[in-house]
Amino acid sequence: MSTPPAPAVVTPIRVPAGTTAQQALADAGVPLKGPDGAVVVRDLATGDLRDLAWTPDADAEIEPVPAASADGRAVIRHSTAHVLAQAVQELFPGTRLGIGPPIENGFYYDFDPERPFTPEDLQAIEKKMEQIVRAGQRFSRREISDADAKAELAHEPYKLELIGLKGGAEETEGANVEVGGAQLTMYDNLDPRSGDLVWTDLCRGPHLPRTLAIPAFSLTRSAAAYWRGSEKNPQLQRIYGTAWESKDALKAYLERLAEAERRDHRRIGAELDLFSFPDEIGSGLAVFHPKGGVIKREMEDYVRRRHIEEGFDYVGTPHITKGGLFETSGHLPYYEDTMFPGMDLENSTYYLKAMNCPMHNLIFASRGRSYRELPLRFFEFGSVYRYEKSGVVHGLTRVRGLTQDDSHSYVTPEQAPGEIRHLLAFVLGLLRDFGLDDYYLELSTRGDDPEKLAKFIGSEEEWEVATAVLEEAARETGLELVPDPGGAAFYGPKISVQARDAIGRTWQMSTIQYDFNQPARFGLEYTSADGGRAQPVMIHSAKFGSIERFFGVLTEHYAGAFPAWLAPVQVIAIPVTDEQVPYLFDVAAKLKARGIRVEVDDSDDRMQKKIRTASKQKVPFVFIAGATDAEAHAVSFRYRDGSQQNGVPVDDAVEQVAAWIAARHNTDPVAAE
RNA sequence: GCCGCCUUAGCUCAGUCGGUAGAGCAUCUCACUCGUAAUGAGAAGGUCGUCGGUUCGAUUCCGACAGGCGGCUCCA
Repeated sequence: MSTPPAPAVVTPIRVPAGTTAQQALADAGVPLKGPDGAVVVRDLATGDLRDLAWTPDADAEIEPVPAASADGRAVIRHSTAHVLAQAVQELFPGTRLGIGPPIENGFYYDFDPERPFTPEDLQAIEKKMEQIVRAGQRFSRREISDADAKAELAHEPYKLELIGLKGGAEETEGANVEVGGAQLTMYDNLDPRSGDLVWTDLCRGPHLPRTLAIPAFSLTRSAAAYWRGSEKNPQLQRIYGTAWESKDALKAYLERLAEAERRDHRRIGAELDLFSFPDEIGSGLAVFHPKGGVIKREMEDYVRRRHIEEGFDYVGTPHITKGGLFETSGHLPYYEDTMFPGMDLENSTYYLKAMNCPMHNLIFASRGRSYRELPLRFFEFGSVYRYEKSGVVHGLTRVRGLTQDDSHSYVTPEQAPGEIRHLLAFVLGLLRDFGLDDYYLELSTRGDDPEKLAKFIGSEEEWEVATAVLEEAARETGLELVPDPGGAAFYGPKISVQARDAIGRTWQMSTIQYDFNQPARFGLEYTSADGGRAQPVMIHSAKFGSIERFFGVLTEHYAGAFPAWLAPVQVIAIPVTDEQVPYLFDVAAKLKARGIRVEVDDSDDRMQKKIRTASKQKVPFVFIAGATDAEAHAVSFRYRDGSQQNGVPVDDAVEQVAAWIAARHNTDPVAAE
């Protein structure tokens, strides 16, 4: 990825009244082509982005916005979205338009066509787009009254709806790019020679001066999407594309996508024999094979040890329960549809549990509690089952059976802020231990959307207190904090850690939730210092989130090349000829004695083939021994990156491996140097 | 759940304009005994996702279901 270069030109640039921004840039020597070239300008008085054709009424100051900047790319993508829409309406007359905003890495446009688009359609559309780009149409801004816009767009029902939403359009993703301001504007595509109107769209802008200024684009896929993001609305056909400031940047992005595909945990899971999803068991229900089992066990062992070090008590609870428990907790009314259905037995209805907290509450309530015991911290690997909709199940990252490393801290209200800080530090440290060091925090709150507000329970004051406590703790970490209004659990707000994997995708991992509701619903109390009874606050937290999802993310983060401490096979021993097999079994015994997972490859394959196999299996260390090594009690020590050390005494090699594993390093030895 | 696409050997994929199928890798056997990413030969392996319909005949056409993929919606 190229980073936006600092503009060499001194800003601000003056634009005299009545002069175009483009003219002012040209006078100042600002380039208008290439990645560094300005695609639009920023009006420094208002901060607004403006077209290059912008002609202020009074003198203005601007700065150029280069193509290879976040804003510049958004303009390129938004302009490409218009070209896409024009192409679609030319090829498929009668297709109605939805919205077409720029998004991260690209853009989309929603359409209501006669029939869904096929991959062949996409090719034809892309070809048509190339023609439009080459034609060099001008993007021309035109202000329009609401009434005129409605008349002009009478045949575009979705656009009419957007005009009706003007001002409140933020709730629909991308809609404000169409009707963001008080003044509606149309963007006309004009023929460069005749100046005739070729196509027009309701749009806030700004846009590139000409279609020719689109440097590189590609359509990626089509899929359905609900109009205005609501399941209740009809589905439109969305076409996704990507556009960049240069052909090289486009190529780099497409290569990144290809790399993502290579790293896909579903692919690697099969290649490395880690896990599978047998049809016979059911969708979203994973089985871990021996090699995946090793990684999972190492993860669990480590996180259990860390919890105990951090003052948690390890507890255990069953997988099913009578439904009354979830009625008490309040979960059942919210989640009955997404739980596996109840089993009626002996006048009770039993459910597979979909969450662990109510059971931990019962452990808390099992005897009288004193303030002296608090914070009281329960932790377990709680397996829960959720009947996720069939369309959302996805590899290990969205499953129907999962195990949470779930914990609940019961604290006095005064202890809550300290406990949350403690949990945050614990969580962040743990992610680092696993080599994940790129993440941000998200604060999910109640928000103010009336439709969503109905689901939350508890008083407004309680929510404010809880949110403030979480927000302060999150800010103290200094990490990026992204607001998520309306995203809270029904019983309280939460902080979640969104980890980025090696290719920039984000996943919700850990969560910390402040809950004042369940203690009340379960009547939890403790005896306070003054002999009175008080209600604890409970803080839910999961560090991995789910072991399955964390496993999937780790697999992609490492592209299957797990750090040595997690690797299913840590050392593979390869003989040069069969003669060395007994010798290598002796070496392997020494490794095993140190708890190292080792295999001797005594198959019929040639040494080269065995090295290749070990490499494809991403085994961290390879010991190779021929006659010379065997005589010298040595091995040739080969690392995962292909580098090697010959004639290493066996004891040294064993020590080296043992030390590396014990240190839980998250990189390979050679890469670390 | 919704829209679209897909399902042929353990894996990756050919193929059959309707007459029950083929390759590479993996597996097994044999030979080779080799110094840092594929030795060679042979064998075995599939009621072409499942069920139903059309047909003399269906892996192929149609339908339903299951599973998967890409999005959307959802994610306690």
